[in-house]
Amino acid sequence: MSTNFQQHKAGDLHFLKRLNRSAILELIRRAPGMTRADIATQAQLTKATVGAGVQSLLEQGWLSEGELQRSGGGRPGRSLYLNEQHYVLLGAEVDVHGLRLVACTLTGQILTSRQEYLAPTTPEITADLLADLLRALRSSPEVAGRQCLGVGIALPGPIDPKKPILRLAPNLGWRDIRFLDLLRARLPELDSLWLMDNEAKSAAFGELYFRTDKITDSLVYVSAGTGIGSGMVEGNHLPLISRGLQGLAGEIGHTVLQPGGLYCRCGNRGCAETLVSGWSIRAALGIAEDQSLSEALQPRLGEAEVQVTLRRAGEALGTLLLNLHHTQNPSEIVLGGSLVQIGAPLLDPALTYFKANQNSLLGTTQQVPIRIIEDSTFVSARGAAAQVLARAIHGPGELL
Amino acid sequence: MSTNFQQHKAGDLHFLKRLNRSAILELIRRAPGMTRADIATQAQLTKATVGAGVQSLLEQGWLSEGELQRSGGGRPGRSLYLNEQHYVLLGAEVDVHGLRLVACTLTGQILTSRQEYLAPTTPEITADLLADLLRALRSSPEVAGRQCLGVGIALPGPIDPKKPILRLAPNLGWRDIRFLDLLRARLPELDSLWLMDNEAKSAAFGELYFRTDKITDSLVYVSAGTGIGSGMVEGNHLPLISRGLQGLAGEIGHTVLQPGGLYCRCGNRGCAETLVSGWSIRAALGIAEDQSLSEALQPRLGEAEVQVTLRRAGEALGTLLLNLHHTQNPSEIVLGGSLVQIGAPLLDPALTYFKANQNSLLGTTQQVPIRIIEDSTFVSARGAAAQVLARAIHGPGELL
DNA sequence: GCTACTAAGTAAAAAGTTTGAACAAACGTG
DNA sequence: CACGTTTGTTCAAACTTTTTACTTAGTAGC
Repeated sequence: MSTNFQQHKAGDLHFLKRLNRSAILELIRRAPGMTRADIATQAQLTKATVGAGVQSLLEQGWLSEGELQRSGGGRPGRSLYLNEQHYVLLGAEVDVHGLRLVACTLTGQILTSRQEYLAPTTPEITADLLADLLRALRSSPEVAGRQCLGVGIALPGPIDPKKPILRLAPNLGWRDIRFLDLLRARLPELDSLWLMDNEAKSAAFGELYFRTDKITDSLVYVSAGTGIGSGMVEGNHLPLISRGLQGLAGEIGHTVLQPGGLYCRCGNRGCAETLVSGWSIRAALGIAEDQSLSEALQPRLGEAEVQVTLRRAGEALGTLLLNLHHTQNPSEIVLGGSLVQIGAPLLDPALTYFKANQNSLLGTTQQVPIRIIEDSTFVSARGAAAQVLARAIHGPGELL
Repeated sequence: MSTNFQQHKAGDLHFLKRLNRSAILELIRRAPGMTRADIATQAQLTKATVGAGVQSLLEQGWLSEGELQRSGGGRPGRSLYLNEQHYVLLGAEVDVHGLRLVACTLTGQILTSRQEYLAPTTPEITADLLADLLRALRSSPEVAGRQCLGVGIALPGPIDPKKPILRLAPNLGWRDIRFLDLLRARLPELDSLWLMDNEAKSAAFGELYFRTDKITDSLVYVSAGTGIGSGMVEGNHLPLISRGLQGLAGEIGHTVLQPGGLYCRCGNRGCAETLVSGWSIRAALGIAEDQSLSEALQPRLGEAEVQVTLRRAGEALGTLLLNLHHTQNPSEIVLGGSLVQIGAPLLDPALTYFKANQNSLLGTTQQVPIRIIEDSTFVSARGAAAQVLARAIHGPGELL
């Protein structure tokens, strides 16, 4: 479900044409401002083929021409950019705190966003509200004139990799929900691409895909909130999301860090979430669910009990990061989620532990960067929009 | 390095032809006995294209025609198989115990194998011996008449994903070795494909690739010997090996299971290897390195100390498997390596723990199969041969 | 200001691949 | 033994990329 397409085993002539168009688009997407000649060199195509491809992409509103480039001798080439005016991508996230929506351009620029607080309720009521918000977003002034490529939804739980079913969302109290079907039924007028995915996987995909500087081979996004999830994206040309058999790939909150430790919500003992997660910190420090965790902690940071709890949670988080390093070894780790707002008391022990231990095996000095996203409000929703774009470019269908 | 090719961004006409040839080959490889008509249906190609492709593959010795198939009405189709007579794949593994070599056919049938004991020594001496053995294997009666597609080498340590450098092999005492260059220099007459990879990754690849029944999307091979390594292979059409930035993906022996626990060989504390690994069991029970671990344990299985150590090691192994389940969630886990020979005292606790805990999160009854390979002597060498085949079929080059 | 030079992009013929439709081959059935 | 059915092949047609030549647009030198 979503961004890992079965590569067409074989291809006809039309497939080849489409492949070349998408290669051109992908090159421009990742290095904006390329000229036709640059593309011909990098994609190993002839000038003629590139010229024809660019022409059709210009006509379809995918590309736009920019200024003339470096004039060092011969005729200067004309810069090419993604057309930021013609299309729009819609993304949304549902979680315990409510709904978040974004509309963005082909480069991931957010045109407009919405946020609506909603206590966990039934899938149907949630879908009703989300459908209304999507409709409103679609007709907002920033979006209205554009062609909509599709809608991506990010959800807080594992999703079946074969069928669009949300297997479980413990924070919402949902199980085996075909949320995409509920939503599509309420929005028949939007007959473009539809997809849904796990929020950490969407976020990971978006962070890798909507990036033009420091392009990396792989990336893990760690979503630290009420629970701890992660998403791994690998592969340079077309990033693939690791899903696994049941969509459980990335459920690092339920890896065991303390055999025989405390009981977890899942029933096992010693899961990482028993040490570091929104719910376990709340439980340890007696903080109710209806108040913000970081706000409740702020005045209490001087208390010894709070300090110890956060330091231990931070060390557990560091251990989790180190284990990811030795299991997946991503080129970059991105840390987001509401727990990040707790700040240094939690993050310092985590980063210190990770940095101190990451190079013991190889003895190198190469550092795997950990990027911390202070405000990850719209990261998953934007990532879901990124998945829509990826499917439009590389997936099956008559687009492009 | 090895089997993850940068998908040609764009393609010319020749590329398309090659893609279709490789799709035909891949279909027959995975479902031997298909007819041209079956292929045309499944690959979405026309009969004419398939006919031409099959013809050229027959002439090049990739395929052979078999018997006539089901005669239910019309003209029966002719079965197609991989040609088991024309080509040969060579694979070898270097580890603490010595060298292992296999020569196999396109379906992974082992034509002949060699095993040579060798105490860890310098890379040069090892390469000298391995070159001699490869030469001998090449001219053995089972192999001599065949065309060699290439040689794959499996090594016990992380390998740089960009360059063919063995970063570290603690058991051999090697660091930053260009072993493939050493070997190629000694075998200039073998100018076919050359590749090297980590032994667990090679094994994982081979177990998934050389399989025609129960084809799965993904597979993790856990290699439990002196240390603990793993390899993850994912992707149905062309299985991809997870490597990571520094080739550390799969180094599960150095994930932390016991924060603040014993010191590991790597310098960190509480690594899985401190609980379950050849070296830690030897250390705990005072078994010298020059005797076989399983043989030394056999007469001592009644001792309480031995029972406790093995049970604890088994539980740690079970935890490791469960953490893999929640991190990568492979369709199948395959367990090999010399520790498997210890048998039930180690494996029963591991499997019991895994089975008891694997379904707590989703609450399903679906079981992720764990296959135990009793004799994994040639699994990595055969996997390296499988990687040669995959590169010949899908990789760049004029083959096919 | 003119010419020479360089590189980018385009137009039309040429080459190569898949396709489509017709055809030949092989088997079972009545 | 004729008929229906399915497999596999043949050859002209369609389509895409390539090749080649040419136009375009700027810089540099005199």
